[in-house]
Amino acid sequence: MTPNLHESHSSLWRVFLTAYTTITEKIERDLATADLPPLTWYDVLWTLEQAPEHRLRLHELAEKILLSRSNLTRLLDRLETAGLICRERCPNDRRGAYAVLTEAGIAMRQRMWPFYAEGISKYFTAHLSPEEVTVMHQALERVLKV
Amino acid sequence: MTPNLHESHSSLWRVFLTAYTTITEKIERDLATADLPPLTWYDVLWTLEQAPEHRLRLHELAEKILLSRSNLTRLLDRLETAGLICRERCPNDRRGAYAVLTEAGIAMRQRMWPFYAEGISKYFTAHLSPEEVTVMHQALERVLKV
DNA sequence: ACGATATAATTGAAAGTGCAACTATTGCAG
DNA sequence: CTGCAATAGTTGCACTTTCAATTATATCGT
Repeated sequence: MTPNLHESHSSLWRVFLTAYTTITEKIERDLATADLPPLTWYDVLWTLEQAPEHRLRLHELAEKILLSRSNLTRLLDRLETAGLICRERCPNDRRGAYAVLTEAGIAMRQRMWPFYAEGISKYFTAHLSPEEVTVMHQALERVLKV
Repeated sequence: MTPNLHESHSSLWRVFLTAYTTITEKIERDLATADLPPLTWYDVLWTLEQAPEHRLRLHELAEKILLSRSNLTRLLDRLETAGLICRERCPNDRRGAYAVLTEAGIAMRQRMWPFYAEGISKYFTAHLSPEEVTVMHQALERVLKV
């Protein structure tokens, strides 16, 4: 019945899941307390800020932030009504659109970052040794390469 | 503007997030393809199976699987209509109720496990060395101790 | 150039989630 | 014991997410 998954592996998976849940929950709580938007919004803002000219085609954005298309559509609706991004029609491909970061979007990301960074540190990385940080980073990158 | 969060830390956080999302997404997809319930259901079934007599008070269960009360209420509704658990009134405390695993619940967990285990291995632990498993486990446990 | 197929993004309906309010019961202070 | 706060669980409501279907446009094979 039990496939050959070593106990140490399922046990690692369990703490991995729990760590993710508790850490993000705490960070979300901190953001909400400061009357700031949730992590998903940060993700969009940050991703756009990285992109050349602060703009990305919607499907590129969807892929980068690991979100389904329809999900992204409505997430961007919310961000757009909040004035943090705007949509621009794509000149070459008339099916498509760009999501473009606004000034307010940049400002919001900057406003969120201190809280986010504080959370990452307080709830996660502050408890790790430099070696652990290196090992985990390497390991998880390798996992993602597949 | 940027608090003193080292680049290596935010970068670790980023891969951590991405790893979580992609891995769970893939596992969910595999389960859905096999016409099996989602991971949250597995979590409840597994947690109950660990518990003495396969039963837990709802608030204990909620705490163990890191879910809000209201969320749990409705998750259990679904599991109950599927016949995988049932509720029993608590004799001592008339406010309370137990969630109790049924035979069908046990069977379902066993049916899900091979797919789940396969996913954990294929998408996660198979790419890790034994040392990495140990280091990550230790590190994440420490993170959760707080 | 034509039609079949693929891709981009949106939409409607359904399911899931979170917050705050609510009911019922228990336990504790005085 | 009485009343007030705390706890257990559910419910209503608003919001978010997902799935499948839809619209519009582009691309490929012949």
